[in-house]
Amino acid sequence: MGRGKVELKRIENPTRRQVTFSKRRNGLLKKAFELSILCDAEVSLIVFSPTGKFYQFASHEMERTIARYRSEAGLSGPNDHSHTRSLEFWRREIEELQKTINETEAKLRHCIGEDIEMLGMKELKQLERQLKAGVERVRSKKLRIAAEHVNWLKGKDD
Amino acid sequence: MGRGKVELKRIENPTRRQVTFSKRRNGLLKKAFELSILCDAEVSLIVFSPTGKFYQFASHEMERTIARYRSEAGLSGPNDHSHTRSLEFWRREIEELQKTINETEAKLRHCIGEDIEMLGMKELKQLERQLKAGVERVRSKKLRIAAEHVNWLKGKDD
DNA sequence: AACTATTTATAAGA
DNA sequence: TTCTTATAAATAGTT
Repeated sequence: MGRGKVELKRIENPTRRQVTFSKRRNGLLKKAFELSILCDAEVSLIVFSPTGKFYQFASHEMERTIARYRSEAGLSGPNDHSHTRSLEFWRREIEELQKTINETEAKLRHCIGEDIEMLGMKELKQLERQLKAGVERVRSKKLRIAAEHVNWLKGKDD
Repeated sequence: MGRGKVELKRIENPTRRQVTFSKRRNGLLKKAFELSILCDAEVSLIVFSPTGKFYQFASHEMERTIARYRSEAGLSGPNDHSHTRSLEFWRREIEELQKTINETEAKLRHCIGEDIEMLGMKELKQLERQLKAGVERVRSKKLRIAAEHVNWLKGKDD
């Protein structure tokens, strides 16, 4: 992405290396941030420059992500086990809830006819039936409200 | 970087979010790798997808980088304070998610005409409009599938 | 630090 | 998921 291609090996010229580090570090931090926002992901990034300077990005508490990493990687690490396990427990709870939300949101979009590409004829028929029933109920509720309004007007005249 | 600009906020459509996650995660891992090679940097990247899948890149031993991070950040490790705060954080997180679920489920029930007692005329009209649009889209999708099926039958006879 | 010519990344669509 | 393609973004080399 620039005036020339760059081969994937350590840049020997220290000045160029430093400049490239600075540019790419910013790019990487930005992309880590974007991924966490756009996709609702948990992202932690730690970078040390060759000269020892330190940069980081963490979408959530860094320690939380590290703990989660350890449990995934099957390491207990220098951590308190019960601590790690209770964090695990809550994390799973949250995943469950998030899953429920995603499923419910998908169904909701189907109701307004979005995201129905993957549905087969059977599901489409069922969906159409439900929606029509929904329209009917909404319509009759509207009529009821209108009727009540009319009655109220009549009463007012008496 | 694509057919359209994309605004920096959570992608609501789960399908699109998943696809974007998959692409950007690869991009991020690649860039982390490149930075570590080109600039001789120490880089650790941990990513969890919203569905809990785990990805990582570490130019050096992950634990080594984590230890270095801790000494930089002035933390010796997880202490009781951060522990308590993270539990607190998660409890709130769960409350938020539960609230979202309740709201979304309520909207979904409205779509099948349930639980609409509390809606006013204005909301009812809007709901009816949405549902009718949804029915229309579902209907046209059904027609498209049927047409494809017919074409397939024709092709079969050739 | 800015500026661009190019290369990359990627959003949308198939 | 994978491929393609039009566009947006990142960035290498330059000033």
